[in-house]
Amino acid sequence: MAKRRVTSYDVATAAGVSQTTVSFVLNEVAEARISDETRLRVLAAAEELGYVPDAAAQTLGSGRTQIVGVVVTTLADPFIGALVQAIESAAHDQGYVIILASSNNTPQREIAAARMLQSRRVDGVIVASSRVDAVYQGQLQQLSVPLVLINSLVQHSVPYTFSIGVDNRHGGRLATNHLIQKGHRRIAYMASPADRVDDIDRMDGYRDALREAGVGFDPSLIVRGTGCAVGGQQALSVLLSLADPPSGVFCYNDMTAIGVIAAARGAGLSLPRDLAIVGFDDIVFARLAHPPLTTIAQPLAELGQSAVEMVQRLLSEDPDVDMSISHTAIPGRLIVRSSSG
Amino acid sequence: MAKRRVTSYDVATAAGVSQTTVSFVLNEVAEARISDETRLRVLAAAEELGYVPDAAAQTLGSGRTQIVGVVVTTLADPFIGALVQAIESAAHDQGYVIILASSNNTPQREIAAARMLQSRRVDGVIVASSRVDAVYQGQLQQLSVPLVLINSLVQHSVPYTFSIGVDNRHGGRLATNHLIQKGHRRIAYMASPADRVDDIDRMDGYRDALREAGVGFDPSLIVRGTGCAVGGQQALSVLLSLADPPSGVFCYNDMTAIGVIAAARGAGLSLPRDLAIVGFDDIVFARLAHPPLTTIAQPLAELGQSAVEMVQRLLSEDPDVDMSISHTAIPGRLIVRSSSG
DNA sequence: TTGTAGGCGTTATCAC
DNA sequence: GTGATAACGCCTACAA
Repeated sequence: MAKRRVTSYDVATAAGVSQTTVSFVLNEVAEARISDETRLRVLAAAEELGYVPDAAAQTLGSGRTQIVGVVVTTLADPFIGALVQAIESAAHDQGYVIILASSNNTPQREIAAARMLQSRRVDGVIVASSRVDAVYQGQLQQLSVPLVLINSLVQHSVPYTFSIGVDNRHGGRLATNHLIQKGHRRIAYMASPADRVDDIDRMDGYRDALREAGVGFDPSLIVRGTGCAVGGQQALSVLLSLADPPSGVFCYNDMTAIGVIAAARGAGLSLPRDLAIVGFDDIVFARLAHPPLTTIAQPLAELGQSAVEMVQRLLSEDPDVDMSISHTAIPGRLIVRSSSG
Repeated sequence: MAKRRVTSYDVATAAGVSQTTVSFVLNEVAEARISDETRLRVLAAAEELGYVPDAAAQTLGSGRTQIVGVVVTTLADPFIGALVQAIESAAHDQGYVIILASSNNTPQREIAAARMLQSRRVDGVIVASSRVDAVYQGQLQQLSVPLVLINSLVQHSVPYTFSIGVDNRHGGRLATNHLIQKGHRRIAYMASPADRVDDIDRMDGYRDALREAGVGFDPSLIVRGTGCAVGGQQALSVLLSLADPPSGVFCYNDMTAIGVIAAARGAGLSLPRDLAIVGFDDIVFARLAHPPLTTIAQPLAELGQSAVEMVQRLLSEDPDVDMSISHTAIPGRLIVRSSSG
């Protein structure tokens, strides 16, 4: 067990060169024009000895960790799982490794996470799909490393903080438009628990679509869920008790929509005849719901990739990075399935 | 931006002590009996300066990283997401941080992951729910760090490799027994794609239950899915085309079962009257399926916690660790919902 | 109870 | 083209 690690010195000795040269070769330092012959000798020695560089030592020497911290509420949420998968994939392609921290939305864990990330000297932080209040954002910013928020609120534009997200307003319009084109006029919006920006944007898109179609906006058709299935179930009963209930409902997210589907069935409604339903996210189970759920698919791969790229761009001192562009919105795609008619 | 980091030296200076003392205080080294007065002074200085230790430097000095690598196939799988969440939570409680690597079951990514983990000098590796073939296992073992497999096959018992998993055979029995008690006699088992050990164990449990109930085993009632929904859909058609089709089916996992549910509905079956269905895992959507899916819940929290504890125990040179116990099985729980009658 | 000093394995800056 | 050599920030005998 106690076999000593192979160091770059061992490689140097084996190759008959200095440790410095080994470092140059392995890092492909352009300035040091190492001869092909030496290079090959070093590479062969490294290979033979099974040399693997020590990341901690590299960090201490270079100041870079090649780590990005990813903060989420909980991976138990299937959408977040898919998003993190996309981030991990993009990070890997760029030579980064991800450290995961789940906050469960508790201040205590958030503080621990911020401190941990600081201690680890991560090169950047990506916060995925969380509520990020002013306090927490401040904490994260004190890390003074690039901070990229995905689908989260940026309280105010500040240096080194960027946000990326699906175009919520556009998505809300797509969804609502679809219902309108299916002939619906009484269309409800089932919101998320608190006043999240993404929620507000989706509702704005909903209102845009109504307006463009000349459909009047009825505040009683806005109800609030909890962002998960039970919330949808409860909120549906509110809608059904209305004097003039809606024939279609656009839900903040798929989990909510799936709750609505379950509750609607429980209430004896026939779907989509009695109620057309559209969700948001396109989680795995949207397709498997009964009826399969029409929804707005989030561009996961693009979100992950852009987030990682953003971190890198912020990391480079490159002056042509336009620090004034603080938010990027990527359009989602309408996926029509049978829940909407 | 270029404000120099606060180091333990800065703290030492501010507190009027040596750097060593700072280290002793912050690490609560018992041997060095630091006076309360000094300790408080150091802590105050650290607090005031906002000192956060550099993990890389700590690693270089101590040889410990406090990192465990977690290797999964893909987080896009909701079950794996939930499992990783449990691992992260347990790891956090023990002062560990998680580095995530997804392999997508491609050899290329697996190799990259192994190398990355070695470079990062992780204190341990947890492989979650993956196929781990002999080659890959060998690679992971070369890291010569504690390796714990969750719900994965251990090819052969070797030092520093342990495996933890739900008790698949027991689960298979629970599930099948339940169907038997519901009055079913023609019970099918819908297996996973390849011959995974967990799959085999679940089927063994299925056969145990049949035998105990005096129900004959009919090989034609064993069909193979793909581990995901489409596989269940396809495999169901095989069962339905049988001369004497089953009245109940126990599926390798929930995703498969959900596929079966969808397909059964497509085929015009009334559930659970025409077909009783039981899954395995208890993923989020088991409860939301229509009808809600009876299943075997995996003890996620226990699995995660045990895995982390196992890593720690392997890490400690503690001689009373019984290295001969190479596998731990934790029983799952039968969750009865309406898909089974 | 506290301090001194060497070492951990790199990177990076100069010389040669 | 290649090699010394000084950081990097902490840990840990060993001294005092």
